[in-house]
Amino acid sequence: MTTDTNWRSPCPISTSLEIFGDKWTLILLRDMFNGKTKYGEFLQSPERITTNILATRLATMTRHGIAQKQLYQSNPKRYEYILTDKGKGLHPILVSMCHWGNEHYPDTWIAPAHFMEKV
Amino acid sequence: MTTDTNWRSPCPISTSLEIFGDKWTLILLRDMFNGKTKYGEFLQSPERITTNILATRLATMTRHGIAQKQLYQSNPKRYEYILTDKGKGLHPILVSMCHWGNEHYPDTWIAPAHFMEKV
DNA sequence: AGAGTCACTTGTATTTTGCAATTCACTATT
DNA sequence: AATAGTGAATTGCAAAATACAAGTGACTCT
Repeated sequence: MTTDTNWRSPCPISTSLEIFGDKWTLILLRDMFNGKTKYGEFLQSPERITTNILATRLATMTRHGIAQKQLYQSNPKRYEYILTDKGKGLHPILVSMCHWGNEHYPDTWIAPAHFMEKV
Repeated sequence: MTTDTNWRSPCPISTSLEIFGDKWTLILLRDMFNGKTKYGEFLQSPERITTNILATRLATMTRHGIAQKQLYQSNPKRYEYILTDKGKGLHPILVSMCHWGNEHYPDTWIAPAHFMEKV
């Protein structure tokens, strides 16, 4: 993980946005909270991330220390991406987003309880 | 407010991201929570949003119903942008982001109590 | 050897964001 | 009346991010 220090400002909201303020990072976080860990699994999600974006997002998330690349099979070598504690710390943000989304966009899915209540 | 219905997916997180998942909307939200309402005031923030982006973001936020354009002076006509209830509902997300940012990026500002505790 | 699988990488088009300069509607001053 | 000033944008173009389609590399299995 490289520690950027050229933030737009020292505001924690602004700094946070520089880490995960794009269209995909929080979607991948959601998938990881739901147990997905592998490249191929992330590709299956309904938002249909493309392969190049997925690769760069996973690399950036790893660099920022919110996910970690880990060997889970050695023949052939295969890696999975798992949440770090720093990444898990983003859970309350996802939960708040679910609440807000469900409240203002009634056709959105209700997330399963195990997701909303995860520590 | 036009109601888009072509979301990437019915996931509330994904839908939320399509409303405020960019580099500026939540920054403007923060400023509004801190009492800023006018074009010129938003331009003063340390992240230095540019005039064209500011204009389009304010228009989009208005279209999505998270802010409202309101006449506050008639000669000459001047408008201010104020949060709607829907916009105010995003406050918990900003608070969570502050907590996470402060925890993982120690040089970030601690937000004033009136911000963190706002209903 | 050949086909298959998983995890990418590459090339190019499209979209979004950023930067600088300019415009518009109006007021205040000369 | 002409000029300058102010707040709120709009316009034109460059740069960066994202999207789409195809291809590659490392390995396994038949």
